[in-house]
Amino acid sequence: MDMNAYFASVEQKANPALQGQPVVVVGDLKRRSIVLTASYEARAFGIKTGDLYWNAQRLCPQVIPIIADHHKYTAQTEEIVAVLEQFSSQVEMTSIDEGYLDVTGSLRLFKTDGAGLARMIQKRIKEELGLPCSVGVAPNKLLAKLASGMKKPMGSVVIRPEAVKDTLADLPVEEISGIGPQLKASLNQMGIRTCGQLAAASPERLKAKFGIVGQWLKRSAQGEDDNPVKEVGETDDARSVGHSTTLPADTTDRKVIESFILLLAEKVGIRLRKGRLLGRTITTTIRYSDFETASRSHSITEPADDGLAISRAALKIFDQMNEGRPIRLLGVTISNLAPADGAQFLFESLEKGRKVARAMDAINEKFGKGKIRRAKVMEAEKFGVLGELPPPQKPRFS
DNA sequence: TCTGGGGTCCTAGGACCC
DNA sequence: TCTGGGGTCCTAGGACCC
Repeated sequence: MDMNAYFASVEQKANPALQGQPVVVVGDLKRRSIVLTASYEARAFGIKTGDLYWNAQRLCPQVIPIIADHHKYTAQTEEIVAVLEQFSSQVEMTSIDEGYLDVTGSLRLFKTDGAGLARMIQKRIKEELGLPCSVGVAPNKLLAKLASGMKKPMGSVVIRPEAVKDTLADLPVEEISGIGPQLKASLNQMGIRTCGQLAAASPERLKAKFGIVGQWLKRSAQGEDDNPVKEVGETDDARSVGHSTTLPADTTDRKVIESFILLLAEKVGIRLRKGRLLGRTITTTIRYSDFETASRSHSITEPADDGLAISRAALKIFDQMNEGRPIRLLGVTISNLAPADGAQFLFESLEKGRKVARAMDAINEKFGKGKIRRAKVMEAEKFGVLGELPPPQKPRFS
């Protein structure tokens, strides 16, 4: 099940004035903002996910930008999941807007076949929640995902076991989820463009070129996949928590960088504490102005959940990486996560930073998000304002 | 006026332990 | 005294997805 133009659809549902209009959902309205989701009306103008907002506006001057509200979309997804869970005990969401159901055991109960159940699910989500989705029905997850993408919006496509070979024969390899630009390029270089060709390729040749991935490639091209759909409640714990930001302008200014790293680290810390987690491995990511991206990580002995401790580690890594090249993006991620409850600390002094962080959380909880924050973080915010575009509708860069 | 921000998984070598 | 094999953790970085 794959929601259609999800963020835009949710916004159009919430505000009838947006229905039938070219709408784009964007993260914010800074000059380097991109389109997260375009409504189908906006897509008619050639606007697509990933386009710069200013470019979308050029394609369609009357386009309506909406700032993304992730809380709203997360809450909406919970309602969708509640509907899906009425159809199977195996429901596995793989992102905010798509998921798998194993309905093997549901068909008898609902007295229908896969195609019938797909239509039932689609109808319920449309009628009860007012949202369009596409559904793919197939013998496994790989093929179901393929099928769900074949007809949008409100499509429902069935791939029967006996039709798998013909369906895949002329399909470009990159249509398979997991084959991205790099694998596509390597395969094309070998003269392999379609799944049919990949399925027929010699295992030795694939192994020589791709190692262990070669086996997966061939099996996928044959439509084989035995990954089970997870049971309801069988959710994985988060592996990492991170934030990154593209700077308002490329910079080499250590002071600016320091304040942004602290800002990102504080955001990571807030989320860790909210999730009652501690992390031990800090990763700093740098994207240079030429888009080359590098990351370095370091594990600290004492697990951390406060922004100051995280930023200290992140900044140390940054200083080791820094060559003075202009920087476009900074990222701070923490991994090696463990539950905070019952955690033991070796040094009392480190407890102090955590107490300060908790006090800040309490103040922000009581008086509003961001009411208390570090002065250095405010420097980054001040810097950030400079990158803001004039309000939409008005001529750009006037 | 090129190209966001949230993630996951995998590989591979070296350190280290038993 | 020159020597095996298994396993885990750490780190770097690639590739991919929504």
